[in-house]
Amino acid sequence: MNIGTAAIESGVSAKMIRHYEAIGLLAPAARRENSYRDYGARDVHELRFIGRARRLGFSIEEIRVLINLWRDGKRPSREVRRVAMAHLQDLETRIAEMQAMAQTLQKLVADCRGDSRPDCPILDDLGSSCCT
Amino acid sequence: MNIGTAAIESGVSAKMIRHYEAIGLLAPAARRENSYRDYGARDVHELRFIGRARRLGFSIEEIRVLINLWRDGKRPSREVRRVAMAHLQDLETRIAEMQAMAQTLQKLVADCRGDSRPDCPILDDLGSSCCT
DNA sequence: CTTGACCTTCCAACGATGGGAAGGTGTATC
DNA sequence: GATACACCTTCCCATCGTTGGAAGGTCAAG
Repeated sequence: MNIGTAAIESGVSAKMIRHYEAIGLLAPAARRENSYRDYGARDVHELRFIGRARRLGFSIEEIRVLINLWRDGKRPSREVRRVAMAHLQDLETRIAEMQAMAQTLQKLVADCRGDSRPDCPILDDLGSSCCT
Repeated sequence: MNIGTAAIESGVSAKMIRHYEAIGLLAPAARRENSYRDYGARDVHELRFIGRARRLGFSIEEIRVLINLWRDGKRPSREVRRVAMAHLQDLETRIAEMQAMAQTLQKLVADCRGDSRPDCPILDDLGSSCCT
């Protein structure tokens, strides 16, 4: 299977497949006589793994850990759980921060008449000399 | 006022102040005979504006728009409101996506015993051949 | 044989920030 | 005055994940 087909099958772009290989996340693909990369079902499965993990917001380094645990059929599930929980915690912190931002913005937008007059609480607040 | 002092006063690092100048977000600062940049209260105020907007998650390009509106005392508040609302919408979309991720992860973590046995629903799910 | 779709490698960019080198300047202390 | 140290200047590089493109090789259909 060529890289393009593998990309379609796995949902990971050809560009990224090469990139993942370059940074050592994937083992170098087998090559044909063309020097074209050659992929099989196993590779596609692994790519799909990476794709799903990326879509869940795992970083490349987190995936590097996960994929090694995945390849090792005997790993204790404790470790996998630890990685997932750490990522979950990260995620929840970031969500809370973004919610705080959104709340502030909502308040500002609600206070702004949004008409043709120049008075605008949004800019007043952004420009306020107050802390942080 | 030197750039370092302006950085402390505004909460924007000296590195970033130079960067904002380089990309044209800020007008080139006045220079002394030293060729040191020289800042006044107005500049600090503007920097504080940028800092607050960054902390609210506005992108540089959004800030470029906002700061022009801010400098223009006669701008209609409608435009400011539009920028803020667009950003708010973005933010809320991203929050929803991250919440979906977190929910999926929570389910996976809850299903995983996290003991020394290799069975792990998290990896099973990541590796599953199912869609997307 | 030509055309177009694919593959290869390499280089650069994004957005926002930080690190650091190499060199000039300001000020305080000995 | 000399020395030390803190600050300033410009410049380049790294991050992280991804995308774009150039320049060139290969394959298959018309």
